[in-house]
Amino acid sequence: MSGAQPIHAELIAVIVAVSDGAPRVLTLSDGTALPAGPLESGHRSLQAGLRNWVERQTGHTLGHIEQLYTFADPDRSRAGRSISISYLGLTRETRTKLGGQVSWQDWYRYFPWEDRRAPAILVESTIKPGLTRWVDDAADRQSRAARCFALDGAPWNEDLALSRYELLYEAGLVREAARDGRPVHGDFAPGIAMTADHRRILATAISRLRATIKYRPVVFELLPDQFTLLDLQRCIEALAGHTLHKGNFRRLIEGQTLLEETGTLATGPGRPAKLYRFSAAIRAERA
Amino acid sequence: MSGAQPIHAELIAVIVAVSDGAPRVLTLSDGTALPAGPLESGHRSLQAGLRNWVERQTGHTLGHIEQLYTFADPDRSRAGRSISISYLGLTRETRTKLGGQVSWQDWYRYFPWEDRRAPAILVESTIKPGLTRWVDDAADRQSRAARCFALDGAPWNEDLALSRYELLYEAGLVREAARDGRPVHGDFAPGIAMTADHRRILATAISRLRATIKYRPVVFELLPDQFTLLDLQRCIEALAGHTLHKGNFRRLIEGQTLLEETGTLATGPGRPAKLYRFSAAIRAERA
DNA sequence: ATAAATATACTCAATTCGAGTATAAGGATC
DNA sequence: GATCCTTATACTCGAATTGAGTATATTTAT
Repeated sequence: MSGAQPIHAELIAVIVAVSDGAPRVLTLSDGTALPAGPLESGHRSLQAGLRNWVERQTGHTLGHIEQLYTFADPDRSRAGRSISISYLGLTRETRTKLGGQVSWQDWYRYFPWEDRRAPAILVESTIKPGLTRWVDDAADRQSRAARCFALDGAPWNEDLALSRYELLYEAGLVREAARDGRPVHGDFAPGIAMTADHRRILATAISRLRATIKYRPVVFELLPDQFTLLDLQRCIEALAGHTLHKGNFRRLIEGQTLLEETGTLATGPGRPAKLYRFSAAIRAERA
Repeated sequence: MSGAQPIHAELIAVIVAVSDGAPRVLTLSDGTALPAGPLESGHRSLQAGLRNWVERQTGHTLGHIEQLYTFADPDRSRAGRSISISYLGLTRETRTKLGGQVSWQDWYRYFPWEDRRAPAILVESTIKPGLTRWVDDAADRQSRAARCFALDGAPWNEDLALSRYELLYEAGLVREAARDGRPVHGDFAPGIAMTADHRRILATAISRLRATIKYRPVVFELLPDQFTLLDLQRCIEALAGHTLHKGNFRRLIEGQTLLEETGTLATGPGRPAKLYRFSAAIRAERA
């Protein structure tokens, strides 16, 4: 066994905003890569290094960020091994310094099957046939496929975004599987591929975010200072990928101390809605 | 700004078992350190490296492990920077190759305030006074302290184990804070210190595990092949740090497809209980 | 035989949840 | 100005879940 090994650390960022009812992710290279760069000796911490790279590459300044996952590539190249550390950041979309190959992309372009706000026909029509062929190859695959994609009457669980991507990868139904030399079982599922494992990291972010919004008020970072209850609902629906019952959503929110009224009203079509902001206690907790 | 930096990766393991109604963690150095070692070029992956170190240092072979958190030390020493990647593993306690300084330790020795299965007097008597002094120094500390330690009638949330440790560290109420040169605000809270930030990593593991058992059947790895419903309940209570209502617990478990009866009965004082095992579907999912 | 300990089975009210209906208040159209 | 469309806000109601309690059964120990 050889001794301790000098390695190289790569920082990768999933920066999410919600606008026009779509969750968007900040990308490079025309939507095929996430902001990323190596940890440098000038970086005071992993977080600081990540902020620095995102700012250098996209001009975007980050607020609160959260660690996602760390993985190492297999030690194949003698050039030295690399470790990737990924982070999730929530923000509001800005137009600053975009252009070039920097852009905000609707995350459902990469994972069309994850959006079930409209009736979901995609799984039945496109994914199920490929999975069925793959399932036939081994016994224990059946229940996994059913659980991930709600195949045999099982309920859809939005938190399983990562498991679904991993399953499609294993089943050879996404382009990255073919690129990595794995066997293919049919037509690829719709959805755009990304470089390296960036699409897998994005799936990790979606899973994490969907699990988090259920018990922590993180949407706070995604909304403007003032917003209506429907704005808040649409924002959560965009992330979760399914619609909510309006009355029940209001009851849930109003039963908490999350929001306070601003006293002003929003304009637009229909009856004007009260504007809210997040309560002082919630805002303090993030800082 | 200097370029990419060669670094050194350290793998740290929190290995948990439950025996005699206590959650135990596998330690080195008479309970003051967790198993750990550098990633080496012979290691095929981070997981493989971790398994290798735990086996070398403690003789223990691991089952399923899960990543906890990655952090970098500030880049102070010119000797090179180090990144620590921590993992959580669940297992059953074995006596193999213990001795030396390897031992299983009740995790509540490090976090006495986390055990609320018996009436919790510790917070009121010991922690609250120190926190009160610390809170007086700044305004926003009040609500944080109250939320973490259920001070002003707020409910106790067992998932906040990490937040509680971090708060005590900030407030200078654990020994590690004094060791690191931070200001102290009163007597230290009870609980044993560990080397470096190992106690913080252990707190991370507790938080993660407590959050996970609520929606995933992970206890599976902690119990023997056959067990009674009370065994299962006691195991979960040990991890969660509070007791459960027996009837409601039974109802919850029996309403799922988690377990199947073995047909045999346990012996002991009192009426013999049915023995159960985890259902085949659950076991398959872990493999 | 009796006590102590544990297992198992119900009961019951409070709360939460999912889904629906009804009414209010604005702008746009004719 | 009447009508329609759109959105906001407020209730209602039954089903399901939850928290807490009581009652009975079956064993070992004394």
